[in-house]
Amino acid sequence: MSVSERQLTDQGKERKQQILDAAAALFSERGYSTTRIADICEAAGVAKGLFYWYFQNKESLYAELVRSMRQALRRAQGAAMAEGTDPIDRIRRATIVSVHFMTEHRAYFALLEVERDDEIIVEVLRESSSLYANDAANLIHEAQAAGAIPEDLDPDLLALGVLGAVSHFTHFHRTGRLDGSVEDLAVFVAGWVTRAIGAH
Amino acid sequence: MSVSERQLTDQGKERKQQILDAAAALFSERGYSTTRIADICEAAGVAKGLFYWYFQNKESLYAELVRSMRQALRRAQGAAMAEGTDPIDRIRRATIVSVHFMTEHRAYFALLEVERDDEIIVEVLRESSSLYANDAANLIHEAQAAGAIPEDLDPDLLALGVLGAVSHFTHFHRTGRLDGSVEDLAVFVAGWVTRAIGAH
Amino acid sequence: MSVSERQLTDQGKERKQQILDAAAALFSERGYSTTRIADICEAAGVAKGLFYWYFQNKESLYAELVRSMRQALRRAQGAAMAEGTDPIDRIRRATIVSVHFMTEHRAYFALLEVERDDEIIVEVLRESSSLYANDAANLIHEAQAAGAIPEDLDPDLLALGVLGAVSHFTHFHRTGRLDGSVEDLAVFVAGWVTRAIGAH
Amino acid sequence: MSVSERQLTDQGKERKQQILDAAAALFSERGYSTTRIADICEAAGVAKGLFYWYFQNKESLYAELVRSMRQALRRAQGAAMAEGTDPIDRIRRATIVSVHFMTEHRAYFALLEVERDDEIIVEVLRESSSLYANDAANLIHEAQAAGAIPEDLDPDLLALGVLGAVSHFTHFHRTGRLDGSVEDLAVFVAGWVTRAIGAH
DNA sequence: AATGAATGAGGATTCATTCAT
DNA sequence: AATGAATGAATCCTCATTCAT
Repeated sequence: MSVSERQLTDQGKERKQQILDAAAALFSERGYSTTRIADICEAAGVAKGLFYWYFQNKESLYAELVRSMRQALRRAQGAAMAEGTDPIDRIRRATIVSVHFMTEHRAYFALLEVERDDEIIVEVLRESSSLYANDAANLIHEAQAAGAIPEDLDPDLLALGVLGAVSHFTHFHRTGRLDGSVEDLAVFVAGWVTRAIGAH
Repeated sequence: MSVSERQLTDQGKERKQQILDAAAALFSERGYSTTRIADICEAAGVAKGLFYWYFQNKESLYAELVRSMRQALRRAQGAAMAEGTDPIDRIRRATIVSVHFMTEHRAYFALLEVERDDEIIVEVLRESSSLYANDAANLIHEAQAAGAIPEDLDPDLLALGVLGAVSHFTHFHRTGRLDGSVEDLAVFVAGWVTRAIGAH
Repeated sequence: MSVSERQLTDQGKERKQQILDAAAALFSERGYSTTRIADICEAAGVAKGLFYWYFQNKESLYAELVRSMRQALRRAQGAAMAEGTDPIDRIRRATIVSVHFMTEHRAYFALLEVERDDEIIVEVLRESSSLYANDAANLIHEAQAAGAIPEDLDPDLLALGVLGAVSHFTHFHRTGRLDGSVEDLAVFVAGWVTRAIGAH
Repeated sequence: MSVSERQLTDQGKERKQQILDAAAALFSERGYSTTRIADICEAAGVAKGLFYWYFQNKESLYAELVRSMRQALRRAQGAAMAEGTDPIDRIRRATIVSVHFMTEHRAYFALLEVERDDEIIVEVLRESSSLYANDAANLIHEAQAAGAIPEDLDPDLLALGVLGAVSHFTHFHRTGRLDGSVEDLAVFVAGWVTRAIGAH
C-alpha cells in the first residue's frame, strides 16, 4: 500500500500535521534545499523513518504544503470578494485581506519563493496563482462594463498586476524592507492597485 | 595567488566568459542547485578542474553573474533617467527601458529567481535591487516636490512598487503567461506604474 | 513466550500458511532480498506486525520454507526408492520422481537459488541436499557391490553428480530453457544419470 | 560525460582493475548484497566517491565482472576445443579445461551464484552460459553424425547436461564438499559427461 | 491475535572541491 | 592554464524489527 492511498487515523492526521508545520517553519527560515529531512523530523520530534510513512518524499511534502496554503488563502479571498456589489470595492477588500493573510502566514508564503526547479512544484505554483488572477480579471471586466475602469486596458494584464503587487509588497514586508504596520501596508497596497487599474 | 587577484590574459577572459555564459544558460533553465559544476564545464567545453582557476566556487560564480547583469541594467536605466527633466517622464522611460532590457536578457534575469538559501546570494540580490529602488525614490521625491505626486504617499513604498511591478510583469512574460509584444508590454507597465504612483 | 514455543490454533495455522505461501510465491518470483516483509504481508492480506507473531524474522521464515519443502521431497523420494530391489532401478525411480516433484513445485525449488549470504540459510541448504546425496551414495554402493557399477568410481562423487543433474535440469526447466514435457524430461534425466554413473 | 563513455588512461585502467579485483574477492567471500560499496573501496584503497568515477553502480560492476570472466573462460575453452578432430575428445578436453579454470578462479565463479534478482544480471548470466552450451551442442551433433553418440538423444539436452555437470561439480568443489585434487576431479567430470552423453 | 504507527541503523549515491601531472 | 582523477562529507531513502493499543 503506497503512501498516498493510506487511510489515516485521527492520531495519524495530527502527526502528519506536526511534520508539515515543522517543515513549513524550517523551509521558510532556512530555505528548501538547506533543510534536511532529518531536520524536519527532529523539529517534529519523530524518527527519520516516519517521514516516509506520511510522505513520498521531500518534494511531495512541499507540494502538499503549498496546496493547503493556497486553499486557505482562497477561502479568505472568496469571503472578501463576496461581500458588497461594487467590483472595485471587492478588489480592494480582497487585496486587503490577502495582504493580511499573507503577512500573518509569512512562514507559509515564504515557501512560494524557494527553489522552483522541479516540474511538479512549478505546476502547483502556477495553478495556484492563476486562480486568483482569474477572479480578479472577472471583477475588472465587470468594472469595465460598469464604466469604472477604462475599456482600453487589458483586464488580464491588470489582473496579473494586482496579483503581482500583492505578492511583491508582502515579499518586501517578509524580507524586512518595510517597517510600518500591516494595517497601513494593506491599505497602501489597496490604494496602489486601485490607482493602477485606473479606477475612478 | 588567490583567484580574485589573478591577472587574466585576453584568452583567459574569453574562457571565463564562456563559463559564465554556459552557467547563465543552465541556471536559468534548470535552476541553481540542480545545475552541477560538471554540467557547466561540459557545456562550456572545459575540464572540471579549470572552473576553480577562474572562480572561487559555485556561489561566487553566481554572484558575479548577478553583478554583471545588474551593472548592465543600471547603465541602461541611467541613460533613460538622465534624459529629460520631468521626473515622472524619467520614471516612465526607465520603466520602459527596464522591461525591454529584462525581457531581452531573460536568461540572466531568470537567475534572480533561483532559491535564496545562501546568505551571500541574498545579499547580492538585495543590494542589486535597492539601487534601482533608490533611484526611483529620488525621482518620486522630486515629483512630489513639484506637486506631480500626492505628498501623502510614502515615496519609498511607491519606489518599491515600481521595482516590483517591473520585476513581476517581466516574470510573467518570462514564464510564458503573456503573449503580446514586448513593446506593448513595456508601454502597459509604464502606464501601470504611472497611475499607481498617483501621477497626474 | 517466544515465537517458536507458541501453541497455534487451527485458525492460527491457516494464517501462518497463508503467509508462507505468499512468501514462497514472492521469493521465487523476485528473489529473497528484493522481497520485503511488507510485500509478503500485503500479499497475504495481513498487517505487518502480525508477521512477527508467527515468525522470528525473515530468515527463519525462509528456513522454514526450505525445510518443509525438503520434507515433502524426501517423502516422495523415499516412496520411490523403497519399491523394488534393484538399486539402479531405485535411483532411476527416485530421479524421475524428483524431477516431477521439483517441476511441480517450481515456486518452492526456485527458493533454493536465492543468494546464499546468510550463514543460517547456507546451513539449511547444505543439510537439505546432503540427505539426498547420502541416500544416493548408499544405493550406488549397493550397486557396486552387486557389480552393476564399476568399483573404481567414487560413490560419493557419483552421488553428487546425481544430485547435481536433477537440480540443474530442473533449473533449466524452471528458467524456461527447455520446452518438452516434464514426462520426457524426467525420463531423459533418469537416462542421463544412469549412463553417467556407469550402470550396465 | 557519463561513466560508460569515459576514455580511461592506463593508470585509470589499473585503478579500475584494482576495484574489480577487490569486489570479486569480497563478493565471493561474503556475497553480493552483504558487500557494501564502502567495503570494496576500502579494500581497493580508494575513496568511496571514486567508485562512481569508474562504475555506474554496484550492479553494473557486477555485470562487468561476470562478462570479463566469461570471456576468459571462453578463450580457455576455445583453445581446448580447437585441438584434435574427434568431437568427443574435444568435449572431454573442454570439460577438463573448464574444471581447471573454474576452480582456479573460484573467486570469480562463485560470483555466478550470488543473487539473481536483477533483470540485467539474469540476462548476462544466461547469455554467458548459452555460448558454451551452443559449442557443446555442435560437437555433440558432429559426434552423432559420426555415429559416436546415439541419434535418439536430444543434442541440446545433452549439451545442457554437460554445462550443468561442470558447473555443479565445481560448485561442490568450491563449497568444500570435495577434497581430492583438482586434477582428479577434472578427469572424473570428463568421464562423467562422456558416459552421460552416451559416447562409445 | 491483530493492527498499523514508530524506530533507527544502514547503505547507495551525489557533487563541490582539491590535487597531481 | 588545463586536465581529469581523487576525495569525503552530506543526505536521501529503505526496510527489518518493535511497540502501543
